Formats: sequence, C-alpha cells, structure tokens
Amino acid sequence: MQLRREFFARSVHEVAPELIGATLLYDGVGGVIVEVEAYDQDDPASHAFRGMTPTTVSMFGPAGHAYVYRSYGIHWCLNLVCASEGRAEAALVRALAPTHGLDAMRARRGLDRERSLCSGPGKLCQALGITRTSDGMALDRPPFRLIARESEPEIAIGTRIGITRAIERPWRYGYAGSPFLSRPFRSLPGWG
DNA sequence: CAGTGGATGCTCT
DNA sequence: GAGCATCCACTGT
Repeated sequence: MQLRREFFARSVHEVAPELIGATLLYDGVGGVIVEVEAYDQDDPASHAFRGMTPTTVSMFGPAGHAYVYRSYGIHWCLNLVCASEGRAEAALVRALAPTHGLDAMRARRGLDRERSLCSGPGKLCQALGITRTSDGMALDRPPFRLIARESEPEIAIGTRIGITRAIERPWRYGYAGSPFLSRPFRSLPGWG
C-alpha cells in the first residue's frame, strides 16, 4: 500500500512514529525505515525555526514531498515533509534496514558491511543516490516509493542525535531492537 | 570499545 | 568567522 500525500498532511509528531516499519525506495533501492526524528517549526533545532530561506523552501510544504539538505558540507540528508502548507514540519530519515538493491548500495558506499550501509542519515542518502536534485520531489511518484507497514512494530523513543539546541525533546523514534540503527536506544523503550 | 579531530560547503552573524 | 539534523580514520585503553 502506497503512502499517499494525505498520510503526511498531519502533525509530524503523529506521522514520525508511524513511519517506523514503512519501506522507502529510491529508484528501486532502499529498505525498511528503522529510525526517524521529528522537527517542527517551533523547534530551535529545526532548519525552519528562523523562517524560510532559499535552501529550506521545500520544508515549508507541501506535505508529502522530500526536503534534502547538505550536512557538514559533505553529506546529504533526507526529510519527509509533513503538515500542511505554511507550516514547516518534517521527519528526518536516519536509518534503514536494507532490503532492495544491496549491490547498488554497496557499490555507492564502497565495500561495506550490510549493517553499515544505511545506518545514518548521510549514509542512507549515499546508498540510495539521493542528492540535492531529489529536493522537493513528490514522495508518491517515481523515483520515490513509500510502502506502508503491514504490522505495527514496537517503537523505541529517545532524544535526537547531533543537535545542540532542544536536546531534551524525545522526538527520536526507532524500530525496537533493530541492528540497523545509527545508534542504539537507551535501555527500555519510552525514554532515551 | 570510547574519545578525538579533520574534511568540507553553505548560512547566518 | 562561527556553527552546523555527519562520517570516518585514528588514537588509546
């Protein structure tokens, strides 16, 4: 079942945990989403916090599209834009369990262990071939494909990684027990 | 394993 | 000029 635009036209705080277990493909390459983080407009850690700039336009909508940004001058990171136009909310995809196109991923990443192919936001964009040209693309049309999960996994919750502001907000969601996370969640699901 | 530092490009002050 | 929603290689236990 394809995830349609309506799925994303809600609060990122509802959408983000529901993305865990969905399958993300780009040109047929990808896997199961096992880790995401939520960012909203009133969030000092969000790119949208200071208002729209030329590089953050796609984060301001419409929902159901990609927001891709360059990180630390080197990496690309993929967000799935949520909420409705005018509001800027997005889920950062931080890790996948690789299922489709393993050879293509290994070729792009170099000879890498399966566990390391997509275990980080920069890694998965490299593995899937996502760059600035993917920014603003609709998520329900090629080359993107998003398939809804068929059952609800156990969700781990924790604090977000790599930020310096609003570090206490528990807006990181993971597939509990997955070996493909960018970093483990702390002990029991519920806090991190 | 844990901790550190460099690469690198763009935005904002 | 500072600061990043990162990753990797390298060090030291």
